[in-house]
Amino acid sequence: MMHTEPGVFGAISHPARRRMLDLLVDGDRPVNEIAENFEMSRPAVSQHLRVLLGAGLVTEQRHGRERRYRLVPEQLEPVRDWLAHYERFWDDNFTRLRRHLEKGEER
Amino acid sequence: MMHTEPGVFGAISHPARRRMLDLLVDGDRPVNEIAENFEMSRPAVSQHLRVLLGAGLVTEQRHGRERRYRLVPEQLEPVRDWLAHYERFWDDNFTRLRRHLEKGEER
DNA sequence: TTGACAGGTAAGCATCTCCTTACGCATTAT
DNA sequence: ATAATGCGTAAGGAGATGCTTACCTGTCAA
Repeated sequence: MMHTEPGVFGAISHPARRRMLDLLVDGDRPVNEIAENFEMSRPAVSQHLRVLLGAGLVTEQRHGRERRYRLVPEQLEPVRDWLAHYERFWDDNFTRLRRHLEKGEER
Repeated sequence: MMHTEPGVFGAISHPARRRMLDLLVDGDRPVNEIAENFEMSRPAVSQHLRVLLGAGLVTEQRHGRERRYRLVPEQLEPVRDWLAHYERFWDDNFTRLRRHLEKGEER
């Protein structure tokens, strides 16, 4: 009877759901277009989308008989915040930035 | 029979496991010291630690009859890399700076 | 109106997850 | 040697997950 909202970490724990979010980075998409990218049945895709909806990671807009799903990237912030706790183990952002830009200049 | 390696995303999907990693940020710890911080039984803690081990997020060192667990923060990189995909949506200072500098480089 | 299309919901199932208690095996202390 | 400590493994159960097929509703097209 836990009925706990799985939350963002649970939502992104499934590779299919991460790929769905990745697809939506490039723009809103109707379910069928999302489903084309997966082997599983369309209802299974719908169910994954419901999990993403529940975590607030996507919203849906109805357009006629389509439902377009839209990414809500701000909802990934808990992940980002948690990860930030570990950033000091990498190098910090500005070190990475400098390296990135230097690599760019080498070309 | 799937026996699929759950991977890092699965490992961090449980709040208790995230808290265990958080504890290990401050240094290696034996199991009992970790377990003090949780309501669940010690075997349950052991099982969570095994998941973290399986994901490569911790290692264990035997010291006498203790086993100290050590964080392996580099293993969080898949999460970081995946998240980086979404960085352009946050538009914090760092992102704006990077974009500014990259634009400057185009010349 | 009839049908095709988009897509959600229901039910059922196999499997995984997470917890518990019971127990085993080293290692250290007495 | 015996007991206590540290911690893992085994077994089992409740519930969650992830999939499937079957079905339903709402919209557009002929």
